[in-house]
Order: sequence, then structure tokens, then C-alpha cells
Amino acid sequence: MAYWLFKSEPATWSWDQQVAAGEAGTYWNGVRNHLAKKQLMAMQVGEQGFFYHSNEGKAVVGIVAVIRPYYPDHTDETGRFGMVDVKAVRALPRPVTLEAIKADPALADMVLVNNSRLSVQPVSEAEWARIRVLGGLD
DNA sequence: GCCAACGTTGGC
DNA sequence: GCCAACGTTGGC
Repeated sequence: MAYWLFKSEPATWSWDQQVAAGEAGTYWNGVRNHLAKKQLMAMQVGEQGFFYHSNEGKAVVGIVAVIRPYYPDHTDETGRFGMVDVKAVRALPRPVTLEAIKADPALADMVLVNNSRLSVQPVSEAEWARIRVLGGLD
């Protein structure tokens, strides 16, 4: 069971919109990067990921689950990229800010810290557990 | 609004 | 196939 992190600018697609999409969820389109594509292709239905607000907010705000595995992204004219469907699982009682992540030695190796531009990132089991604690779960 | 990091494009 | 130029992303 792998863990992930999905990055989105709230101005484009926010956590509130994801919550509003409910159980049916939505497709996570727009990935145009091969490393990010690789992450999408590795995702299995039922796996969970953090929902991170970039630019504005700069914090992990919630948890989503993969509900449909990789399939072609109809918004990609080149036909090279795909997407998965995700649904909101729960909000974090306390958002975990980028500042807090950077300040925590246990999270120093996170992709978010070292390659912040990657839009879909793998998260280790230890990082997953740590951020859940910082976020007020567990 | 600036700039660093990174990916992509295109000329050779 | 290399590398310079350019565009985009995202933190500050």
C-alpha cells in the first residue's frame, strides 16, 4: 500500500471543491510531466494521498483516496498523459503547513521539500504517519 | 513580483 | 545526441 501527495493551486482546484464532489469524486487531470505520470500509473484503487494547497495556503489540508486507476486524460491533445479519479476522505483537523514540514527533521527527505515542483509525489509510510499526527489525526 | 529550479524545445 | 534558450512552476 503506497501513499501519495497531490498538489493543487486552490485557485484552480481547491479542497472545498474536492469535498463538494463527494463520493463520486473527480478526475485528477492536467499532469504533463513524466515523473508525475509515473506516480499516477503506479496508483492502486484504495490507496490514499494527501491533498496539498500550493501557492496559496501552502499546506496539507486533507486526505483523498484513489477510486479509479490510471486512464487517458481527455484534456491532453498529445494523448501521452493520463489521470486517476480521487475522492475526498477527510479534512485534517489542523492543516500541516509547508513551514511546519520544513521545520520537522523527520520530514527533511520529503519530495515536497526537495522537489517542490513535482505535482504528484510519493510519500513514505513514515512521512504519512508523521503528517497525520501533525494534522491532528491519530 | 522576483527568481531559482526544472522540463521541454529546437538548432546544430 | 548535445546543449542553449525558453517557458512554467512555486516559494519567498
